Amino acid sequence: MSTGAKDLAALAALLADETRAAMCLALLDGRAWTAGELAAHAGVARSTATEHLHRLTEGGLLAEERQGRHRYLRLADPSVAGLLEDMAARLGPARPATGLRAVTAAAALQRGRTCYDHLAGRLGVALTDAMTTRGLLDQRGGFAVTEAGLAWLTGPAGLEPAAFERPKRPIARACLDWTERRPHLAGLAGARLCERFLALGWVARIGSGRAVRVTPAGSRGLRDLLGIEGLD
Amino acid sequence: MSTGAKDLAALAALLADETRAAMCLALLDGRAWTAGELAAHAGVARSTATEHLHRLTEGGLLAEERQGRHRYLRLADPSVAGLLEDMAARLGPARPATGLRAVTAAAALQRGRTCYDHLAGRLGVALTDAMTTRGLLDQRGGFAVTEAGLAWLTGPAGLEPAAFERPKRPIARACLDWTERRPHLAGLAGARLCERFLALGWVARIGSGRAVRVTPAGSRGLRDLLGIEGLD
DNA sequence: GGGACGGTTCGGTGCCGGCCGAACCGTCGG
DNA sequence: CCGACGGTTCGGCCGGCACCGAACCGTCCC
Repeated sequence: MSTGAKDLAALAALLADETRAAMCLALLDGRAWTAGELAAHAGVARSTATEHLHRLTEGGLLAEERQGRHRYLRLADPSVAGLLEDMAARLGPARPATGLRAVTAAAALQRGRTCYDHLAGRLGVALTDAMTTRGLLDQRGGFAVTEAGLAWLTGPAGLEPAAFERPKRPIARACLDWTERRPHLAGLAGARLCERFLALGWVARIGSGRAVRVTPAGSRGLRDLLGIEGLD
Repeated sequence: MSTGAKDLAALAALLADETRAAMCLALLDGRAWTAGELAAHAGVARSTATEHLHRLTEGGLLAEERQGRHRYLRLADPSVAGLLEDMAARLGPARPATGLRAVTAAAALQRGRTCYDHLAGRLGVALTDAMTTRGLLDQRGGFAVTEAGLAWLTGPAGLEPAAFERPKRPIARACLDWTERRPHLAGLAGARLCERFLALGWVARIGSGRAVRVTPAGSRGLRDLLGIEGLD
């Protein structure tokens, strides 16, 4: 038996429990949660959550940050988010929501949301499409930012050129959008654009979840920058 | 708790057992194994292997093909191979081999091997590098076959143009090479090239494992086609 | 037909791990 | 200093599952 099998099994075992899986999926919104929030979200006692969170951090999937009596947890690494997305993409779309509150929330998520550190939903797909039709992104043989795209990111889009010089993670990566059933832009470029749009106030979080909306300023900005219309 | 958590946990649970993990990793060589071979490889009784293999096929990770009294198993889908590769890439390289037989085998694997359906090891990386320096593959912002690369694949490389017209899987994908610690070409293009080189006799399997060697004909062919030297 | 062989089914066993509640520790705020 | 609160540790319970051997079923070949 190959030595790697034990390690692979150990990694998979971290996600093989419904409670831990729910915690990781919750953290896919890209923010840090407290241990208690994760316990409530997963529906288990705080003591149980503590054990799970220890296992996940020791396994390298989560990183913790202690502040006073709080313990904040987030995904350790963008690659963890990528792994979770890849696995979730195999599962097919979740069953449709029922109930007014759930439907409203689902509609908001479908319009726009964060997917770990980049934009998803109709907003994310529209961004991806606009970049593709303008020749900034090439989807024909993979998922790559073009020469023109790189110039655009560091020019009109206003991102730091330094960030793209010796990237530690792929600049462009396809992430399957589970509401739109099509890939959207992830990777370094997707993360920086999301960050930038939030900083500019073009996109704002709705409440405390992962849903986002396009602000009036964002509506103008996205139209001027990429010709994207009708997302607000 | 999100509905998706249960599904994600179920998927992960399939790989969360050392025996099943070993079976899946063995099948990463891209060929079909019999149930008995997998049982022996994993070191469990045949009855135990039967149960595991049932779970893996029902979970959609494996596909079976019955021939007479044999039951052949292979990975269900290239996307399963991709998932396994991504997970394996998180584990870091395996510990170095010890013992003469193991070291010889490891050296052969490092020179060249199949990684599911494409080439890996020094051979796979050399292929990837040669394509990149010739402008056929663009690694700057993702991992994509260029316009020139597509023409090359369907021209000098002798692949069917039809295969690349409405691809069901990414044409180019980066797969982290666990001996070379660098990405090599996977995806549709990687698979077709591997297939082609095996058919031409440029590359041949060593024994029954996943190790491959470059034949004298392959040495000439790869030099003429891509300027690759010194792999035999 | 009969033996060899690959694969499956079925009980039975033992262990691992997920869960909880209660007690406890450290931080924060009055 | 004390109560409230977030988080942790510990003991104990319970279910699930990985494993095996023995019996059984089909296929292949002599």
